[in-house]
Amino acid sequence: MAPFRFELLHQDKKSRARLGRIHTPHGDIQTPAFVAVGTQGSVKSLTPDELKDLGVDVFMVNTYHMYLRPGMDVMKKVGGLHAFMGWNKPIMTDSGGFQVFSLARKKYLASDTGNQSIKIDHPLVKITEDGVEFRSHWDGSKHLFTPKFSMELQWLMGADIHIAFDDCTPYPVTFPQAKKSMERTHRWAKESLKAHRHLRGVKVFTSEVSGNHYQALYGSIQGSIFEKLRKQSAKVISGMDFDGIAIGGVSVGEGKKEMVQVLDWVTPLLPKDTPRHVLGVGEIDDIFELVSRGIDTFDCVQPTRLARMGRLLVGNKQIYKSDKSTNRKFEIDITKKEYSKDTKPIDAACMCYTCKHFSRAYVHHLFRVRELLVYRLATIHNIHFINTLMEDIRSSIADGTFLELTRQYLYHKPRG
RNA sequence: GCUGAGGUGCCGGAGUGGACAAUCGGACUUGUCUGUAAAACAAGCGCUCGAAAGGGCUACCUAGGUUCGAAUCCUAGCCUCAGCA
Repeated sequence: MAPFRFELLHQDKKSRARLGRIHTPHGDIQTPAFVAVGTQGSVKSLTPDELKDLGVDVFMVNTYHMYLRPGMDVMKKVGGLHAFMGWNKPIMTDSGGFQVFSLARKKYLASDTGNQSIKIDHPLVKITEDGVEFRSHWDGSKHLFTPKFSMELQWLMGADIHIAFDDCTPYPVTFPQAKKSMERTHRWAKESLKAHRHLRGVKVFTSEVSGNHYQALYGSIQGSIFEKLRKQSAKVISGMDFDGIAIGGVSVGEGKKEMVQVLDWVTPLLPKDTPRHVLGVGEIDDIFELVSRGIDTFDCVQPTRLARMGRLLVGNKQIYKSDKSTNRKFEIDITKKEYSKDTKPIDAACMCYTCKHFSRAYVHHLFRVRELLVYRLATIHNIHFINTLMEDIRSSIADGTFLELTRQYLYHKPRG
């Protein structure tokens, strides 16, 4: 199979935006690309065929979640994620590092039996220098994740792109805390790399799992909102032998200005021939910020999660002034009463399945009565919307009109 | 017609002499969501004054009554449901 390779196709002259292609053993990823999120082995509500039709080249699965359920015995038996999910295109796996952050402050544990909640007194996560002790959100059992262990799990799942186990620094933090977290991430990066190489060398798992394809590893940059730390982290991670670079610890509560600032510090220090991923960012306006700073891929739950909450993406100029439902520029809240008799499609310019066949009134109705179909229709729309935007962005980079597209999108005044 | 049960906020349904503007659901309204414990979560939900703490008013079918005090007890009326005719 083809090895992992990043091909830089075109560098925008007016910005740092770049057009590229990531070659993986399971096919190419056209960049800049939105990476859908399929935490538990599915992009919620959609089939692999639907994802392909929507132009999804790659999506991200979470190691922590897959480790707890279905567990690695199943993974070994079925031969890895590609076979398990029926998806023969590229896959990314997240290391579980984010759960250090996201589970840390949660108080309640969903019980096995359904909708009851069990209150637990102990935190779900405990960080040590060696790794992270998780308590399963399913049954409270303890599990220790180390960089090495995360690498082994990811190797078993056989994704095309792995992420090094990192410590996603919370926000706000003090400088010393952020420094400590960053240093831990660097140490773990080294251990991740070492473990990953070892696994590649011995091919213990690849022989019985998903073939002998090359599995790439991205290192993760931390450093919170501190210039010194971010730059240091960028240099350290870039200096290691990773296949790609991920920027983590952003959009954790710091505000968009700070996030953009971080990217401005970091991206100029990154090697040009290496793909760059931003972990967990992807609101419409963010996308332009990322792309213009030379980010190649980014994953975000926002489009899929919002879809299930009734927030549908829409071109700025199509938002009614009367839609007071949200301050967000590119969303409408289809559950609002004002859409109950609206016979127009969600977005007049959208060519997705949902918009071609159904009115806002129908989608509104399905949300009100909680029909399962609506989660699919909404997710289809949002992913289509964002992937169409990514296509537009890629072609604008190709013909040198990226900045015009940005302006058109971000600064077009809403129709009154 | 007889017998029995009952009428509580938009709906369902607790409460059965003071701690009741009334438990709890649902609906509804608003808000939140960026490497997904998320088809989730949070707040509000009689009217009104207040930034808030808190206050005022009107309320548990209707009309009387008992009581310091009634959604809760008594009387009458109206209505609903179940069984029997």
